[in-house]
Amino acid sequence: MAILTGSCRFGLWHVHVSWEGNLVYRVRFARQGIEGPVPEEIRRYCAGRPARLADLQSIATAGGGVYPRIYRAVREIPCGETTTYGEVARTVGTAPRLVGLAMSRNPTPIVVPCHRVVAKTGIGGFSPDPAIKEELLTMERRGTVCRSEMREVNR
DNA sequence: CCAGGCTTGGAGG
DNA sequence: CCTCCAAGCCTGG
Repeated sequence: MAILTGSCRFGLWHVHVSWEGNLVYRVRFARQGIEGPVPEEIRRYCAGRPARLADLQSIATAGGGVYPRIYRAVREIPCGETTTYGEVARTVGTAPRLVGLAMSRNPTPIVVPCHRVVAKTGIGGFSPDPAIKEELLTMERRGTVCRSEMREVNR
């Protein structure tokens, strides 16, 4: 079984994904698209449709090092909400700048939702373009993608 | 060893 | 309010 590579659209950007089954190796934003498949949940997410990103795994969360622990903490942030670098640092027991560094090196954005980590006094950084971060947050706040966070609407 | 990064809180103007 | 600055902490070179 080989690692698959493909891209899908998110606004003006193309989201490139390397993956196999439910394990995601790499996600990056680029100007150009490429041929190939993208995991169902990421396609749905990028299209603004209900998606369960929790069904996917990232290579970044494996292990007991500080980075994996930071990435796991970031995955806990609910869709549509945000936290600060400082808060993540406190829960993991490290320093805010290290959280920033970990976010800048996040190999799998979206799966590890680093866009939900903002600075205390602003949006914080995001590469290749902070505008993507804003768009992701705006989309999530619209509520259409956050299926896993929806409350039951019974009776 | 040493600098750096998607920060932060405090000092000073 | 705004600018400046050092603490703090892993990782990669």
